[in-house]
Amino acid sequence: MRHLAIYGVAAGALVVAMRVVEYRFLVVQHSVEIYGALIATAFAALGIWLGLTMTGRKVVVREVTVEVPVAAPAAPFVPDPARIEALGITPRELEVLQLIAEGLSNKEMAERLCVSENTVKTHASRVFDKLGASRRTQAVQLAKSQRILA
Amino acid sequence: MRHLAIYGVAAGALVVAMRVVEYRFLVVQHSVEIYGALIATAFAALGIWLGLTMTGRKVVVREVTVEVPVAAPAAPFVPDPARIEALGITPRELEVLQLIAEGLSNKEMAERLCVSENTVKTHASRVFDKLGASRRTQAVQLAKSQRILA
DNA sequence: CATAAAATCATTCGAAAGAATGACGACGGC
DNA sequence: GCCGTCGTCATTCTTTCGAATGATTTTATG
Repeated sequence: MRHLAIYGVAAGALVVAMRVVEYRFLVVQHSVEIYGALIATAFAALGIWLGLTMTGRKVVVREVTVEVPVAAPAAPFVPDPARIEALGITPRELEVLQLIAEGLSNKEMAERLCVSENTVKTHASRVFDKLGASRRTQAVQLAKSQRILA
Repeated sequence: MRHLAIYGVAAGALVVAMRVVEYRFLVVQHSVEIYGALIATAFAALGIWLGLTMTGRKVVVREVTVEVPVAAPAAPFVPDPARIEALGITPRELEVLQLIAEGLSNKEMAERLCVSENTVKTHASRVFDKLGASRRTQAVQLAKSQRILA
């Protein structure tokens, strides 16, 4: 694992840094709390980073925003919830479908949605099935013609 | 957030623990490295745990907007010849691009255009290049946003 | 709490798509 | 006649998709 290596290096560097600053802190009679707090903070951050990167996950604030229909001159798109529900398309599937329409690859979607590519493929496959599409371009075309996508 | 509370408590407890063991370590003339290493390890673990568990939670900000369907202006599509020419897209390439947007596969396009699949791929590749796309879905999206396709 | 619906992830495989080249004939302009 | 553009086709290789399943885990709900 690359991460372990990085972790090791970081740890080593920190030990060195510790040595360097050790005397200063001790001499200046600084309380060890500050010293420890710094290390604690640094390592906590490192730990968080590690936990996140090792699992490939990210802290996400998912924001589901429904299109706000401003006085748009030429785009009165109203997604048809009835159709969506009629086809049994789940929110996540719809999300994937939208990203497909935006031209993202499975890998890109996986990164943006913070899930594995396999999961994306599953959602994609299901929504294809529900739309009766066998290709993503076809799925987009069908979805748009049915007011499922803008 | 519960995690932050837990984190705070843990941090507090550690500071206390630090105070408790501070003298022992200092008195025994133990090198601060060991001391720091312990804290570092503990906090790294905590950080990892934090990173992992926090990602399990998803903050969903749901913004519900009431749709105000305006009378459809029926936007008439006018392909922009200028842009097409600016990109150097040939008629044949445009044709392929349109069929791609309709969701056809390379094979289907080949049949409809009465050319080989290789030829279709060539046209597709070229138009992708000119559009700066690396996927057909992306090409469609780009083309539509540039008024090249309906 | 039990259950159903969603969401997640994995594995395997074959098909499709895309990149990179090279080539060749038709056509039109200079 | 020569050159540039367009359309055509082929080959090779890598990547991406999509299908088919099965399993596990959340999440919502009765």
